[in-house]
Amino acid sequence: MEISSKYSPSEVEGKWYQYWLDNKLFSSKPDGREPYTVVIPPPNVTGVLHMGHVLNETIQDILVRHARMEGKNACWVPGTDHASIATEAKVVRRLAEQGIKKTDLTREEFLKHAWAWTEEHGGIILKQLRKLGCSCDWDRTAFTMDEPRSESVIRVFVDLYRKGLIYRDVRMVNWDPKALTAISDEEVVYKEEKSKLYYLKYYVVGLERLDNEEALKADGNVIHKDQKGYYAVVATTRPETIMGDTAMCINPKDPKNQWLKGRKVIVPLVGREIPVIEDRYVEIEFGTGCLKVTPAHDKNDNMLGKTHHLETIDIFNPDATISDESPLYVGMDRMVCRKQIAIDLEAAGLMEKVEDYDNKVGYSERNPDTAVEPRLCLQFFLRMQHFADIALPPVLNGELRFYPEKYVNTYKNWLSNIQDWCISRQLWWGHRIPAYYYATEGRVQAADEREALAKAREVSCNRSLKPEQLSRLGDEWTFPMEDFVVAMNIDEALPLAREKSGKADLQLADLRQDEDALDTWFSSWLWPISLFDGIRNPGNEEIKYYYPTADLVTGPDIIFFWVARMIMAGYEYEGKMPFKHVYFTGIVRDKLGRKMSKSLGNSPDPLDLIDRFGADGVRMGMMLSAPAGNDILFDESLCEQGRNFNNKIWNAFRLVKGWEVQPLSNSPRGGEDSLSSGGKDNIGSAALPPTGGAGSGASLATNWFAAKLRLAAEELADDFSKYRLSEALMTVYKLFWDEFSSWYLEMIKPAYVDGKPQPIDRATYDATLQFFEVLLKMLHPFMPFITEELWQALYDRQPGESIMRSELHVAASTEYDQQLCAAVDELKEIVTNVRAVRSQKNIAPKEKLTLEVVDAADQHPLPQSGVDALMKMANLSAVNVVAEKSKGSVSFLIGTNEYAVPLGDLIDVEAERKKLEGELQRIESFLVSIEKKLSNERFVQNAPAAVVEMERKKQADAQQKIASIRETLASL
RNA sequence: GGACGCUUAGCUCAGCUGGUUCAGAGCGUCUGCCUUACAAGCAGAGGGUCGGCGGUUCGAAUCCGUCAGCGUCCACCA
Repeated sequence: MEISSKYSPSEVEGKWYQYWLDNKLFSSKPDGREPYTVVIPPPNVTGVLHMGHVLNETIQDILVRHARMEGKNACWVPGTDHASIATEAKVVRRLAEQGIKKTDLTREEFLKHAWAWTEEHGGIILKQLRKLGCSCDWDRTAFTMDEPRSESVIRVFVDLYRKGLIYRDVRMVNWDPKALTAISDEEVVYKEEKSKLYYLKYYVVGLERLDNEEALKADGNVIHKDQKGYYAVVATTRPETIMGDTAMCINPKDPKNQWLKGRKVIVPLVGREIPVIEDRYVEIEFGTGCLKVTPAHDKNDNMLGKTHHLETIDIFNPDATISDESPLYVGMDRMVCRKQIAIDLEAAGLMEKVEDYDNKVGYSERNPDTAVEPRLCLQFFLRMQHFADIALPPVLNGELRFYPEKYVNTYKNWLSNIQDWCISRQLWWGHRIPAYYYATEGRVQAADEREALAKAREVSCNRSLKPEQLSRLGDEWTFPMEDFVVAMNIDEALPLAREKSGKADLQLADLRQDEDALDTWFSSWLWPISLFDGIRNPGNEEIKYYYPTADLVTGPDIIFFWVARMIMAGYEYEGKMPFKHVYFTGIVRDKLGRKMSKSLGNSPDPLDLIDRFGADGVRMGMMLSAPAGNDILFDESLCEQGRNFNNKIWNAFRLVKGWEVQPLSNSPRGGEDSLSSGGKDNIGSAALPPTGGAGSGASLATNWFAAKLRLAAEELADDFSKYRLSEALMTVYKLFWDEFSSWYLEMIKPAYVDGKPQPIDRATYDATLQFFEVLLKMLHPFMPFITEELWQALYDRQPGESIMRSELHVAASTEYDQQLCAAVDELKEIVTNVRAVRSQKNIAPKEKLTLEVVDAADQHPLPQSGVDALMKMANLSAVNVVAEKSKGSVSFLIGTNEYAVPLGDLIDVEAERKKLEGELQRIESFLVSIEKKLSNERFVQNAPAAVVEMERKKQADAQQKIASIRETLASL
């Protein structure tokens, strides 16, 4: 049967993936084996596969397949994330296309649309993962909003609320005016922006004349005055917020502004009088040292407002248009307003000047065009200090390891300065907050209405409480407000509400559930636990077996969002880390180092790449340049390299399987001895022939390659233990391509006699098949499809058998393996040198040469098996041991051993002399440096004996080489 | 403003506790080859004062200091 010389992935990959599925080879159940668990970082349910996923999922699959072949019970749990904001935004957009506004829908109607969208697009990405070869246990596929996960989230919310770790408060939050929801600090992305700094005039109230003006100026005051009077200058980037100004602030130590102390100023255009307050927060050097204070619209202003008891005027609606709390511009968008107010201020002569200014503006991560608006509102928060306290030590003390380790710093830094987490979102798509509200009456003590109103507003968390809603009973004031209880569901909430309110007649109809949903990450942080139902059924068999998981593979961009919080939840709910190791991947960039993005169009479609190069090729292309934690510059040519490697493996297989095998075995010993006889390819270390022993080239080759495999297996294990997967791949790549294909197979390849290939001896053939099998197993985690295809074809297999369930055991290497490899390395060098001679002298590969081993008397003669291999690889007709090399030969040194290839007339004496003289010079100067070192007494005294010894050996070797070259030169 | 990281061949990167194999790998480049597994291949070759400067040491790509360039994260300068 003719096998194509090109490997065709498309014919192979689908077939084997289906086979793996049909035979349930990915599935895992708790048993007596050691578990190896990985939970997938759940992609957005409606997302599609991009290059970042390819990197991430390939790494996970490599780890999982590797663990599985180590005999562990590997379990990789797949799933998707509901991605609250992102998905809701997509649904809102689609509804808008159909002419439907979200505000026209009820919650239930909207959720219907959202679920329809989820079902339509959901799971596409999981299908795409199959194309990549991911060996997830699909029966376990989960969704952050499925029943078990949802219930877990609610349960945790209730639990944390009862523990006092969740609270509700009016706080300054980051508001996304497009999504109309609060977002967490972590969801704000700051961008450098060119903007303007506006200098506005705030006229001083009732100041017609400053008596001691000259004296004040002499003290350093900077006093502004025009025909309308004295004024302060305030620099701001946001003039549209002046309608919310309730104070102007100076630094008490600022000499420029002493004259303003204790005065009042007038907000331009608005005409409102506001006090000048003093606070050290204000930077003296910035702008004029005068800061306008808008407590409703800036975090720091809010802080100032609190310490100085300022009024708070919220001039924005949720969509960031001007609210009717403002006397001006009502209904205008904030950005339009900024432009307009600048014009109006200018026209009114209230603008001192405008400067260009670079500043940082926070944008919503999910709506990158929308600047975040700081906004005061009522939200739920999680107290983070408690969680930081339990999550920091295990990472600092190395119980839980990060790869690369540098992220420990980042982690520590964040946890050490942790802020409470705003967990509520004004969204419908997500887990609805299980807080149930009922009407009740609030009570405060106050001397007057003003005080009562302020206190009542605070107690009720209702800033729009009106004075007429207060009723007075002496010093006590009552007012209507809502209180709430937190419970798993409304039925459980009712008795709690009755108790808390003291109203025994409260009915279900009197309770109203919170409209808000929880931050998506409030469900993701439970992922490693909730996947095994550890929240609802603590201590169940699965959670006991699979938790903690082994490795988490994710990007460093979500170290705070997700990784840190999973560690917190892990310790809170399981008392244990959620994973033992975190492998942080880099960001996939294009080959110019730019982030891949839709707008740049530099992000290839992974499925298209798979079509062109095969999944194995793409996986390899990705891994070839993906050291942990470094950004990877992705280049399609790497996939090409991957595809080429597939082809190489394919052709090596064609070669081996095409051999005719000698029926009876008159063959080399050793080959068989070097492998265990069982089906398992235990590469044993027993019975290698002594160097110099008899045997054919084949027996040396098989012994050598068996040794090579043992050494490579150790290197591989080391790479894996350090998560150096690209190096692991490179190790196998070179092992297969260079050692196996270019050397081993060439050594054992049967010769042609009379145009016909000779059969290969059985022992060598068997050994070769076993080597091939080991190689396939080593390659399998990286390239699952081709390795399955060839593994199945290598021997007869039982139905349902698979390489992915086979185990890879290679014996430890021995001292002797090292020696053998070193001996073969010398052999290889001889071959390379002879080939180089051919290349330089233009001698055809077909033309036979002879090799002389010079002065072999006191050196180890090559073993016969080595000579056989040598003759074949270098195409020699003879290898002669000589005391003196022939005239007219090209010689070369390997170590201190000299070899020569007689060329007769072909030799170019002049060229040869030149080459040797260069060589001589190089070695002589090397010798000088060694001798200098050795004549340094301090070196000889201080350096370890072994190092000194080595230098002496170098010296001796160099001297010997020099002598040998001189001799050759003389003979020319 | 703070913290961390990086700078080694044309490109992308290894180089662990300073000293054997310390100046490496893959790709690319150059030169031969359509040699009966593979031209998606084979064989051979060239290429770097390890970012600059200073220090520690018998000895530095490796440790320390410093400067320069690049990158990432964090932070409330309006």
